[in-house]
Amino acid sequence: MEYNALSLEKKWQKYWVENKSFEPSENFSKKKKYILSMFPFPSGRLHMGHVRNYTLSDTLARYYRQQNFNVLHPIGFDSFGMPAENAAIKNNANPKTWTYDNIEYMKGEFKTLGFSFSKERELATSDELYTKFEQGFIIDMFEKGLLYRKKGLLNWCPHDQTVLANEQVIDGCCWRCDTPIVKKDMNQYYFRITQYSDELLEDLPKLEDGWPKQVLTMQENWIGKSNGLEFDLFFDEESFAKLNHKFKSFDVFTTRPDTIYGVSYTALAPEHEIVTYMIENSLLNDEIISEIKEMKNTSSIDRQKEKSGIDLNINVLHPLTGKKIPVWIANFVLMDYGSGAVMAVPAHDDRDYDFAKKYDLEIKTVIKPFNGEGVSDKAYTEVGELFNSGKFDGMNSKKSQCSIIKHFEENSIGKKTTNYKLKDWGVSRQRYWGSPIPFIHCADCGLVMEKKENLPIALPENVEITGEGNPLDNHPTWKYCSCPTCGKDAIRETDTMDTFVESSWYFLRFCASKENWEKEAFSSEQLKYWMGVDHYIGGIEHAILHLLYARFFTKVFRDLGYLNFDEPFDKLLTQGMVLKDGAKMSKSKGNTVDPDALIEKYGADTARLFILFAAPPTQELEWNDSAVEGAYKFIKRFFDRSSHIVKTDTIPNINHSSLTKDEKFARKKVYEALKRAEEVYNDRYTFNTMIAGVMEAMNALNTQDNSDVWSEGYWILSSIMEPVIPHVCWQISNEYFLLNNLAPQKILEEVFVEDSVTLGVSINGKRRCEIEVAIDESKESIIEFAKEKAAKWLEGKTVVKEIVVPKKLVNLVVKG
RNA sequence: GCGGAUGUGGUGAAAUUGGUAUACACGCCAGACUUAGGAUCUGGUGCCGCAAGGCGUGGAGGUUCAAGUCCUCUCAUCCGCACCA
Repeated sequence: MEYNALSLEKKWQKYWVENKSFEPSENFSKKKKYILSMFPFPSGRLHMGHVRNYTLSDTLARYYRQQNFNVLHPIGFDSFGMPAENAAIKNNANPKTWTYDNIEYMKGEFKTLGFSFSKERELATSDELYTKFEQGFIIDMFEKGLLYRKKGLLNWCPHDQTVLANEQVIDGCCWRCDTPIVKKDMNQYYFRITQYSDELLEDLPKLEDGWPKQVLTMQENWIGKSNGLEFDLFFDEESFAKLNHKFKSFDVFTTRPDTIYGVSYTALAPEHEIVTYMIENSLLNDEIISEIKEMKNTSSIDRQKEKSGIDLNINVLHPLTGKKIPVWIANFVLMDYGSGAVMAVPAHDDRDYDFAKKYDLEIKTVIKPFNGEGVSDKAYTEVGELFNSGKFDGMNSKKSQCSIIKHFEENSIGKKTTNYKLKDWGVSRQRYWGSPIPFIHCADCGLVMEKKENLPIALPENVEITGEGNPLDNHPTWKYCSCPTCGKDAIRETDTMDTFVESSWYFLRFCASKENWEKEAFSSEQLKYWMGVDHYIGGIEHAILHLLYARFFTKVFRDLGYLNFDEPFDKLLTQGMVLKDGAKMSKSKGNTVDPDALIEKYGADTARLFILFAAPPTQELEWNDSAVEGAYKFIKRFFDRSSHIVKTDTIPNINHSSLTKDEKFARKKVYEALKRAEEVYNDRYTFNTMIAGVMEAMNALNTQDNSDVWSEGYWILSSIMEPVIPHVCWQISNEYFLLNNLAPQKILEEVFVEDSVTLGVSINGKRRCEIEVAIDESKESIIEFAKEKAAKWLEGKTVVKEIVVPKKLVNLVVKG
């Protein structure tokens, strides 16, 4: 029979749907695995990154089904978000129609790829049912004080009268009308994630076994906990007067109190309230004001590349020496971190040094290396000995930090403080296609929550989206309502939520079975059984935000009493990007590969095999059309050679000692492949090496013609490969083994027994020749044999050392 | 700028614990079969060299009997940076 991928794949896909092969069981006494891929945004078509992601999770899900686990492998769509609105602006599409059409199309793609997702638990986060539960959680969080309003700076396009996302700001201008954007201070909602800073940090070690180290490090750095000293810098009389006696001092934070005597200037963020006051009260000239404005409108990344500053011509007094210190504005000082003001020590901080050099400010050295002189052409940031530091002279700089903090505390001029880089999470968006924030503004009662029984607050369908203003705010009727408390006319909140909110709890929703889908978000019993997610698979680009937010929600839900664990994802696999011609696949570069066309040409099994074979999951994957062809040829060979199998419903029983050398070798290769497969499926996930092992075994099988060895080989190899290339394996299995081999396989150790082994022989570490010795050969005779074989390289030299590494090599160290 | 990664043949990559560098595949070369081949099968293939031999894991040092693997420095490329998801 010819290998016909398409008809064979259709046949099995139909079988799986009809038999509901992939629905999880509600029998909670079974051992379980929860295998989850990060769900996609329904952009219209799957791209190769998706195919890679879902192939990985599908492979694991199918493996665990073979191992008799109750497997939950769900899928959904992260279906709120800007692109739906952009499509509306561009093509006048209805965001909802656009989104759900895309979802339908992508579901079809999932099916043709043979992904074993649970059909019954599919969801889209824009479903009103999802919104309903989410809004309920938001209300819970507000009641707990975890959601609050405060002013925040947003990108504002004055022409379109709308808020812009960072990606909609191109070179400081609006993406649609090219108007220069301004920063606008607006009321926004924030989640108090900082209340969980310590726990989010301290629980990271719990994830060490299951998460990549780099992700843990990135999260740790993002939370950015640092201990240090906080103190006030007081203005001198003249400056105090200049500021109309409005500000006596400002607060600074430093992680380097040991450098306190080296402070030679201080710097404020351009957004600092003192700067704002000076601008508003004409204490600065127009030129300087426009410079500050420009600084504020530059992105925080650009700001840190090229340092710039402005002298404010005011001074503060050094807290210990009383010396006058000039106050500057510096672009690299960020308002969100610490107090938005820093003490600058150019001699011992790289950024302060660059800044001081640029503006010719004093550089005062207070730490020198323990032995010798310090350098003067850059900042000395290492530990050293204090000098020029009053009574702290001679101390180890690291150890002096406590003493200096103590000194500040004893004199009530400062205190020990812990700071975090982590900021509260701004969640409001002035957009239409998102989950409405379920609050109401009442003239009498203020900010009021909607009643839970009125949820969901759904979006209006007839809406005009032009890219100008906020569509919900502009809608003629939607926002008008009555106050849930007093019943008077009131206005709905027109901000919607950040889509990171939906993706922070979708993995919990998947635990709910369809029966009580309408009634509750999930039950504690369901969560208890299915959570945590055993394998969470997704792109490395989510290493920080999504994963941190999901961890935060889990902890909040725990504190709200919905669940009783601390962390949602036991194991995390971060996949690399899919590249073509060395660059990330993107429409603008024209280097995309369409999964549909690929499947039509070669079938889903080929796509899946290539993706797993071309690179280990965590690495970038370089697309290569001819290697895809190679994957197809392998499957075809795999299918064609299955004709060597003799039909059987049990694995053949083979007398190993009676076999020929080639037959023994073939069996050894087959069982090596099985051994490797177990390692790969259970802890290494390097499917590329597993597949290579199967290919080696196939090559070895092909050098012999014992039909029992062939049958046993296929029994095992098609079982190993079923999670990767399921369609062709089900076909073979069904035809020859009555599907009996898709179950756990046992390793037969007897096939690995060897009576001799080949050792490499090295002279001074350089490999020269090899020897074959009996497996139990003594060290002495191995050395003797090696010397004999390597005599050519030993002539006229003395062997001074002999090293034998069992089963690997002999190294002879010679002199002369 | 800060934070995180990656770098091995012509290409994708392997080497799990410091122990025979380049498994497996793609590509290329040769052969077989064929009216034909963008099919299939068999064999070869790190680089330089006629050879002996030498050189080889981004680059420069170091530790070691032994380094792709450990250490120091350096170069290049990529990802994230809070309103893209």
